Amino acid sequence: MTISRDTPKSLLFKHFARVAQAISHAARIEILDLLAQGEKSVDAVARGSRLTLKNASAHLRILREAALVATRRDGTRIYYRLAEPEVHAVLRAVQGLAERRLAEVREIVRDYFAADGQLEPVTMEELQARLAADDVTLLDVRPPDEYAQGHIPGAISVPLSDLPRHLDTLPRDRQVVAYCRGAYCVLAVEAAALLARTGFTVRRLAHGMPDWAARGFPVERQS
Amino acid sequence: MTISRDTPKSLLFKHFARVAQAISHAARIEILDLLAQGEKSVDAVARGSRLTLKNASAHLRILREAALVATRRDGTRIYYRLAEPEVHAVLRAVQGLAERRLAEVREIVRDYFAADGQLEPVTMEELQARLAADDVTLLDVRPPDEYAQGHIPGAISVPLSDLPRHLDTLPRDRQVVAYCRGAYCVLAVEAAALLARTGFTVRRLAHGMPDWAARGFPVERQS
DNA sequence: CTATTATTCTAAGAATCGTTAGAATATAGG
DNA sequence: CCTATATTCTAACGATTCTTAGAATAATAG
Repeated sequence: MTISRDTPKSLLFKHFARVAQAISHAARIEILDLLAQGEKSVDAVARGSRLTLKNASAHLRILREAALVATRRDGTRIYYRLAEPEVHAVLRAVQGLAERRLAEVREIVRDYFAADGQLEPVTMEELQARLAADDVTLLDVRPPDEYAQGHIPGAISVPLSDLPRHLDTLPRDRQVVAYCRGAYCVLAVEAAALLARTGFTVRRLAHGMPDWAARGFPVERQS
Repeated sequence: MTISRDTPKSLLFKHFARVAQAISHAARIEILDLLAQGEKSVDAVARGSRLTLKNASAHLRILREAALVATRRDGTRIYYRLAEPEVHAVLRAVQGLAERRLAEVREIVRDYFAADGQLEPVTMEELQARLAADDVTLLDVRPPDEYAQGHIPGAISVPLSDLPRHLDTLPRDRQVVAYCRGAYCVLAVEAAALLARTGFTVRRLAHGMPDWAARGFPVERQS
């Protein structure tokens, strides 16, 4: 992507546009959302975003050329990660803008993330207070590798796919809180629905792990 | 721009992408930068951004469809404005990301906004302290209509084009500070260069008017 | 009602982007 | 060196976006 000769100002704006353009495709937003959970190989990105491997590679290239992601090689695998936490902050800002400004977005969020049969989502502040009081069972329902790369201290890893066979081991006398990747991730929604159906008192965290970290709350990593 | 049938999640991400796409063109970033100064007619946007009228209208339509700008009609003119202040915040976040991540951007900024013959830019905090101490002459070198729509209290309006004939009226025993639209606006840079050449001690504000307002500092409007 | 001004709408060619197939590269393990 | 695996590169086609010309609309002044 060569930038043509121009006034310094418009040259500058073309570079700004290049960054915005990198996040201007649904597939790349989903990839950035995934990478906000931790580094992933190209293959893992492709599986996580339901893109073909070649297509995921092509999108990752665009993100890398805009310097929004960085890579490291380990053997035959190449791991991509966000170039800096601010990348996720920009993403959340765009998502917030879309949710405030676009009625269609609010509608989808209402229908899929605020189904009225469910309890209100828990705020991060409330969760922290209840964790300190040892008042809730906190479930991280993301895939295990994402849990390993950083999770809320005190959370237990129960990937959504494993949840059915963990139902018997969870205490039923405490409220359960489930969280996943972020406000627009369906894992915690589905986990909460399953738990509610089987008699648990369950709520989900309003946001996800990267938001928790971005707010400065403590994060635990598996060695 | 019809959005096709899809999973709720990818539908959501397509809407997010729509917002990012609206800011993914240099011309539209420049337009948003202009509108951050206050509302402008289509004609004024076209002149301010050196786009043809039809092209400016087409870009404004895209911004309106992404709900980033809003309009009001006054007679035969239609005035566009940012839909909410957060639009400018997202823009600055993208610009900040570009400046931190892209060496080309840092290079342009170094060459055109940090020419080493000039004094260090003034921070907003420093400016406020010196305004309180009545220690500087503050020049708003933007066009008069932008000054009228909101300026730093105590600033006098001296559009860059008028600066040569105001040189005699400015006190030479105090430091002058010039500001304009933002960190990437050249008006204050050029004003500072002219003032320095004619013997003034001059610095420019590191950021512009919308940044000042976004930080919560007071803004004065002409009735 | 007509003329004028400001803006939008429609349409079309040029430019750019997205997707994917096939070839190429890079590393690790025998 | 050979093979397998992970990923990238190249090239092509279709889809989308950009720009602009010409026609249409909307409000105002006479």
